[in-house]
Amino acid sequence: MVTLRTIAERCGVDVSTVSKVIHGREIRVTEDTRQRIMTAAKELNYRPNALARSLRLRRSGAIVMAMRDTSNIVYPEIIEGAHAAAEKAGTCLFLMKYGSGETAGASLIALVQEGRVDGILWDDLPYKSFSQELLDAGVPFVCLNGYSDVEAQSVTLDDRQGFLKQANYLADLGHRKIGFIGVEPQSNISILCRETFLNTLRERGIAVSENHIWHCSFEGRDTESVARCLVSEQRPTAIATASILIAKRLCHNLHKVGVRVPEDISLIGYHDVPDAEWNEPSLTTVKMPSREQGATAVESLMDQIAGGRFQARIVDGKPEIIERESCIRAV
Amino acid sequence: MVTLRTIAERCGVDVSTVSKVIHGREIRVTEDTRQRIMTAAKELNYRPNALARSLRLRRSGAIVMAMRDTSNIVYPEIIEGAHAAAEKAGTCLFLMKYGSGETAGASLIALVQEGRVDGILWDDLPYKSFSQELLDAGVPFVCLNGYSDVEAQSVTLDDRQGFLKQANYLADLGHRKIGFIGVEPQSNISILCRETFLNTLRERGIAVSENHIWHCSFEGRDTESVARCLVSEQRPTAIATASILIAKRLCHNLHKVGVRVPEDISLIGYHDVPDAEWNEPSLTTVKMPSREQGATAVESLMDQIAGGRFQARIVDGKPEIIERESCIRAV
DNA sequence: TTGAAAGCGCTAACAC
DNA sequence: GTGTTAGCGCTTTCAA
Repeated sequence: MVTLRTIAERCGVDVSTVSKVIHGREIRVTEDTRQRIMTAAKELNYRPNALARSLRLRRSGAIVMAMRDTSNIVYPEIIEGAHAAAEKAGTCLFLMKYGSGETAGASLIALVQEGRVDGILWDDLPYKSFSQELLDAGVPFVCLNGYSDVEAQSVTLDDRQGFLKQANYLADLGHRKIGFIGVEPQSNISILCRETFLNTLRERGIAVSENHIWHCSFEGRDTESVARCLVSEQRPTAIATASILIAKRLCHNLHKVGVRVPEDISLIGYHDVPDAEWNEPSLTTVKMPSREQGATAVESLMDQIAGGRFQARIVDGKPEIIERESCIRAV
Repeated sequence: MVTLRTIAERCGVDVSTVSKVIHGREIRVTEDTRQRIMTAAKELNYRPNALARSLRLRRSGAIVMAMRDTSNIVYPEIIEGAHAAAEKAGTCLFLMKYGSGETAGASLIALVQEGRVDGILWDDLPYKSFSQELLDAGVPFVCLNGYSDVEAQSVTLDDRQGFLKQANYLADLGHRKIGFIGVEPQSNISILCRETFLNTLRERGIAVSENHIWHCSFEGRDTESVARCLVSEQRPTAIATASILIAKRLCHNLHKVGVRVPEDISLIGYHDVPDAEWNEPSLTTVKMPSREQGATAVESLMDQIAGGRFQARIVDGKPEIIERESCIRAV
């Protein structure tokens, strides 16, 4: 293993000098020694030991993004943005899967307390009030879902804007009988989204019947029963969903019960996936700036690690309607 | 921050004693001091500093699974298996996204050289001969794709068995005109899979026409042209694909050109995704033991880190045909 | 049974 | 400009 010492001996200087040359900010050395040290380092293929460095610096130079469900369709984009931002910040971005239950939260916190990483990025709650626990432990973190039950340290998408656009889009297409499928009815985010959607329509003079509001899992389970409700001729002419996966599975289940999309009913999703384009019919949806979210979250976390005060942020970048085949003008 | 020292002072003993009690294997301390130390540790909520520990032990207690494409559909299962195995082994499993190009490989290697992790799990090659470079650098690693161009240190699925089953399944259903869609035609894995498939059929007296062999990306791009070829009445009665995504998109594209699945043509995929069940029609496929692969890979990597010699392994666990709607008996 | 001492590889005052 | 020194928190002989 080649250490600072190896280089120092080879160049006949002290380790501290080598350290200064290699990592120091102020370079108070003769150009000559500098050169010799740098060449030696290169020749020996020197790799600073991150452990020793971190131990001394009391900073690991790494952060972690923790995920409960690694197959979550919005993660790849968030990760892409986060990865780019981490690279720019010169920090190492680890990803991690965590289980459920209290131990999951504890082991995440331990990661920081043990010094392995400097901060945590996370989305889904391992359990209620995890935010509070992180706060108490003094662990730098950013939540990617700002609607938890605790005072949020979050970098979130502008979902308000997203559902506003979604509602207006349907209204603009002339729909007047509109349905909505949200996710977990109790969660704050779900409530916000649903209310935004409904209020936007209300302001345009469109009332949504209580019978036309449903809730499914983000992944679109439980859409069969909704599909069954929609067989009736009393059905809405369009349905907005809080996730593209709901739209996708509902589409499938509607097909099964003989309701055609978009001829009989229009469908619009939320978030975008490559898949949506190949669906039959392809799915109209609201694309959210997830990549920016990932990048902003990392920047925010780095700020916090550097000692800055955290400020909840809504990601710049506008939601965008991706028009495909599943949504047509009301007849 | 609470360290060994904090506990030592509180208990009026030396740090080395505390260290021994908390981590040491041989417990050569009076039950009394042991108790006192453990209680103090618990009360103070002591967390050993992994950095210091690793520095001293020359082992980080962490491994990394590196992925090029975080949206790869087979990863979640592999990760699940790997995660469970890592937990069991008491090591920390990090995931990581890497870019393309030479720097990607170098930064992975650096991760180990810097001491952040003890070994690497990876699948897709950052670039050719990366395996060789890892070998040269003395970095413990396991490749999840044993068909790279270099002497493989791999834990692979039994793809031979998988494609054999796939071929036999179609033959058993009475199909005699069969097509095949592989992935990158040049890669060793692709060649092996294709050859296994074709040989299996040949042994049963079924020849596959050269015109009925195609290649697409794993994600199923470029299936339009295949679909166009299949409009002709000369088409095979069944097609096997080397990925479920190919099957899925081909299915979609066939629909577009008016070829019905499975009435006009049967389709079978490779690997399984939740999605496959909701496809229209749902997709028959070969499910591979990816979870076991992840677990085995981690175990193998841990062996290697502990100094064991590496031995290429094929994952136990049998491929399984998941029968759904896209494949029917030949008429 | 317990403690003293050395050192893992690195950094940062401070002295020369 | 460069070296000396003193740790970061931990483990592990070795001595008491």
